[in-house]
Amino acid sequence: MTDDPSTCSNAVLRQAMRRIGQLYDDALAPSGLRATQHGLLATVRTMGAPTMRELAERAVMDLSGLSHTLKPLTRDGYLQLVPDPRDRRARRITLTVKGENKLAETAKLWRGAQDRFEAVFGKERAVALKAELGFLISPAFQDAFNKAGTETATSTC
Amino acid sequence: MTDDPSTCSNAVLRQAMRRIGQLYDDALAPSGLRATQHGLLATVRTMGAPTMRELAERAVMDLSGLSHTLKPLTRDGYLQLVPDPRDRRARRITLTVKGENKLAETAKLWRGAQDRFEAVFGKERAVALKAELGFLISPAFQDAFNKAGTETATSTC
DNA sequence: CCTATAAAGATGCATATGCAAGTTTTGAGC
DNA sequence: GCTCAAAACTTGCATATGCATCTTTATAGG
Repeated sequence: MTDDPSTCSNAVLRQAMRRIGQLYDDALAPSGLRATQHGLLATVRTMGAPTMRELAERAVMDLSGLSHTLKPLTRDGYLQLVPDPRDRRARRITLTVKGENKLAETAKLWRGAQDRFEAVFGKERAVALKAELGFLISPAFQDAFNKAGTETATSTC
Repeated sequence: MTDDPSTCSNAVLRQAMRRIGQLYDDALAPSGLRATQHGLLATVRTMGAPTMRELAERAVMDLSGLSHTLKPLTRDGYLQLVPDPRDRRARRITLTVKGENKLAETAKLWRGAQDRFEAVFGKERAVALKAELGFLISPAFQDAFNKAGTETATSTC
């Protein structure tokens, strides 16, 4: 069947995300944080003190989605939102001391999961897979996908 | 940095899922259904009249997660849950006539997105990517990952 | 036939996300 | 300086998911 759901790129991607997400979540469980939360803390540290928009863009997330997702992390004192003096519309996200300590803890657990992933899947293979996914994430792919839609809709050539 | 969040397999997978999910959701928007919902309807049709557990396994989902996710679809009359006479604990999921009609509608929209995906990413490349993701989804990978964890925890050899 | 355990779901609670709207602050143009 | 469109967030609403726990059935042993 040409409409076999098992061939849907989106569905397969979601399934893989659910499975791998669970494996990483299990590994991070002792810390009380989810893999997504550890990822956000780590990204904030890497970026310094990004604004909501900057972090959302880097994490390929919707701005409002990020806003919701950060709630538990600010509530628990790992992150702090500080209005930018130069542009009071923007909020700079910073790691608190508590957040840095928690990140140090989750980073070790994450390392364990990441190492296991690479050991089982293969280091090179993992690099190659991430490269492919990286392309899917790129604005170039998104643009090409949307352009293809326009063309298909306006001509059958 | 060895802990660069941009190298996290789980994070990259999630980002790709968010991006591709949005592209497919946009394509299906005219139908009022999400890509995940179309996927479930299509899988139910493919499987016939699966039980919750069977569908959850096929979709790589948690049973309770599936239970929640089906709510909107049963509420809107696309799916029906019928207790299995032979095992009254189980519930067989079936497409209603309304569900079949809606699936016919979403299938066309999905086809358009799927075609665009393959046109931009490449047919062969898409097949290869799905094969890699298929391995991540397999019980074999999950077992190997968990076993690697046990070994690491019990010996440093 | 009775009982303990397992199997299949359902439900409460919490995080993960996205869209549509509403609020506040900037900045451009008059 | 005033006015309006745009930018950066926040919030309400809805779906997507998973874990723990509880209820209802089946079933294996006695």
